[in-house]
Amino acid sequence: MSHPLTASLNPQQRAAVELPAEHALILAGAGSGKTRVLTTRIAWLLSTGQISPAGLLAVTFTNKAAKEMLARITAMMPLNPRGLWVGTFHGLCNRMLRLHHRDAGLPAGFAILDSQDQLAAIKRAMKTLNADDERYPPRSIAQYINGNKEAGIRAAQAQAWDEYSRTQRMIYAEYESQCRREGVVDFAELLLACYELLERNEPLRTHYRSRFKHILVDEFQDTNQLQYAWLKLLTGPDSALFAVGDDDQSIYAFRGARVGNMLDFQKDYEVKHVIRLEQNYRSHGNILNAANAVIEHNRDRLGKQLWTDDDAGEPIRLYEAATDSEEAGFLVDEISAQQRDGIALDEIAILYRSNAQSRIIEHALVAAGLPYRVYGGLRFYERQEIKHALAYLRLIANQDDDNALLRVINFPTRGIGNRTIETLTDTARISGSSLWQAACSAGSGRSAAAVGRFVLMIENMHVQAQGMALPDLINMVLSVSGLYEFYQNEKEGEERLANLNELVSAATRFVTEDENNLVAFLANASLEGGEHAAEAGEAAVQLMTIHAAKGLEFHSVFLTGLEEGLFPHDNSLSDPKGLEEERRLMYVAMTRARRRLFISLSQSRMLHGQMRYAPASRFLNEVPDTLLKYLNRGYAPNSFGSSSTSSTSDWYAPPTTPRHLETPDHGLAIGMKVRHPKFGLGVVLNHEGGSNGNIQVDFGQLGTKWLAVAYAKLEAVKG
DNA sequence: GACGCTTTGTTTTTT
DNA sequence: ACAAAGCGTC
Repeated sequence: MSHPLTASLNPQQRAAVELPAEHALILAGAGSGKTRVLTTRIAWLLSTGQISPAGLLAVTFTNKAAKEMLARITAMMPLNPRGLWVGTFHGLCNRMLRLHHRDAGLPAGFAILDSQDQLAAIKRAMKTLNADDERYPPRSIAQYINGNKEAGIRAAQAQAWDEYSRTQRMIYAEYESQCRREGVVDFAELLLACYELLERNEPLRTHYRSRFKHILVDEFQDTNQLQYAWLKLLTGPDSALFAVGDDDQSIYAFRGARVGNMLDFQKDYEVKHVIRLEQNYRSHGNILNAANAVIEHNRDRLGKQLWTDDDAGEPIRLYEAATDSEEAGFLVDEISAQQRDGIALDEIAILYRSNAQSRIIEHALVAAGLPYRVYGGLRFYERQEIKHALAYLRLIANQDDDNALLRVINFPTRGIGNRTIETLTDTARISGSSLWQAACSAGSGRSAAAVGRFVLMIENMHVQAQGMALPDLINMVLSVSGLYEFYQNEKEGEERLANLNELVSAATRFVTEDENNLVAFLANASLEGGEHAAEAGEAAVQLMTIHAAKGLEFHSVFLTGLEEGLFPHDNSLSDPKGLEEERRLMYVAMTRARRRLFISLSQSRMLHGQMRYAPASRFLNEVPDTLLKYLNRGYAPNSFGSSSTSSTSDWYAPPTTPRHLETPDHGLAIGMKVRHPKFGLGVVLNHEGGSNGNIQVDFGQLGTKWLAVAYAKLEAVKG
């Protein structure tokens, strides 16, 4: 007899949901109902009375996933979501550290540094030490610090063998004490501080270990070393750790994710229950077979083979363009055709390997009047004007936050220049105090008067803020600081003003949903980046990197830029593990498509201001030819795969305009013989853009070249 | 202290 | 190509 919650699940899914309270690893392939299993398990545990809501801890990687999980659980049963320990690693650690800030040795209102803030803080620490920022680029120092923290290593324990590593360690130590002095923590610190709190404080650890009877982890393949260690610390002798993941979708190794945690977990806990979810409910057979064929080229796998009951569906369509703009043109034509077929635009996604590729696609979409939305890029809380506003708010909450003070002490400008700031920094350094304290005791003089006015302004804000509602407080800060005025007078300031008003709205929402608490609002801003501020609105084509597409699905997916050097990316090839990660990325990209998958590539591409020519991606060779339909022949013969025998059925008509077949205004048509002053005789293979555009010529022994028609001085040759 | 010019570095990114 | 950040001048 099956429980009503699990009645509609397949046998593997049901088995996973109804597992006894023991450690389990669920290997859940793409589109196999992973989130459903996780949330149903939670609902099942609660509804069968096996645990109370307080005994549950569920952790995910992103805020979006956490929200989705909460929404699904509360849809299945009435619960107060606030009492639940469901959230991201960072969110839960933040919560625990705030509850026990005294034990953790942190001030009650500790601020959270985002990556930008962290970099600025590192630069300051390096200045204090007079460290050479050319030999020690702040970015690499950030990597060093975060890498160490993720391995649980403090500056005092860091190994150093030579002068270089000793300096790195020294900077790390300085940064550590600077953060402690200012009462701020970075992202990695949230996890490490929480880990250390539990490790050091035995009563607290025992409390949580016996409290959380069931710990469930989503996207386990994305956890790093420290996150796994944190989970181990929280899992008591009577607790069950339920981990869901897919090693084939591990695409974040480059930032510390450790797929090896899945194997370690099996070993460390002698996991008896390993369940594979291999039935895919998302994609048509051809898409799935193609994705399987690609991922099989990876050696480092736990092993899993997705299958579907669905029919084969359409073949995967392949388009090879001569230029990136032609590729964009293909996307526009094809998407327009699908729109005419009645496919909703937000069910169509254009995916790319790197953000730089979006620009030219956006151009084409704008020109065609197709609405689109780009994901990624600059987030709401990362915008300059928002960071400025938040810095004032942080100063109200904690005057010792030097990062915040430096950001706004002279913005808008109020006569406090670098010289004055250096004096303040020196004073602070000598007395071991914060910049704020140094500013309060600034002597006399013209610049000191300006500093005095700044101190007075912040103190005023601080006094006024007491008992004020958050949105009013923010409005007050924006006026008193002069930020409103500054952006009103700025020529292109309208959007920034709108964003500042959006910040007030965000605070209004926050107050109704959560609480009227400045510190909580600031923590939320650091942790959430402000994705929710992204406007919904009309249906639009979805543009994003493949990384951003993980976890999503679309009716039609356009996978672009399948060229060597771009995808797989050059920088990943030096390391054999890098190529496998790129291949997993390819796997993730393909499995986003439910019904239609298009793959495109271009022979040439504008990159860093230079035209780059690249052969087709090796991944294309890994897709069985039988699953492919070539929309056009590659211009360069055998540029990839074995030459295809594409089907001649006419169920599909390529919608592209035959622009490369028309005789252009310069009179050099494809197939014509031409003479170049330097390269000699050649044959025109392709061209784009007419007289002001480019032309591709095969010069035989000298190779095939793209030339600017206007400068190449090509001469047509008879015969 | 503010402004404009040169230099530089551009995979992926959540928290 | 392009943006941000650093540098030198007024």
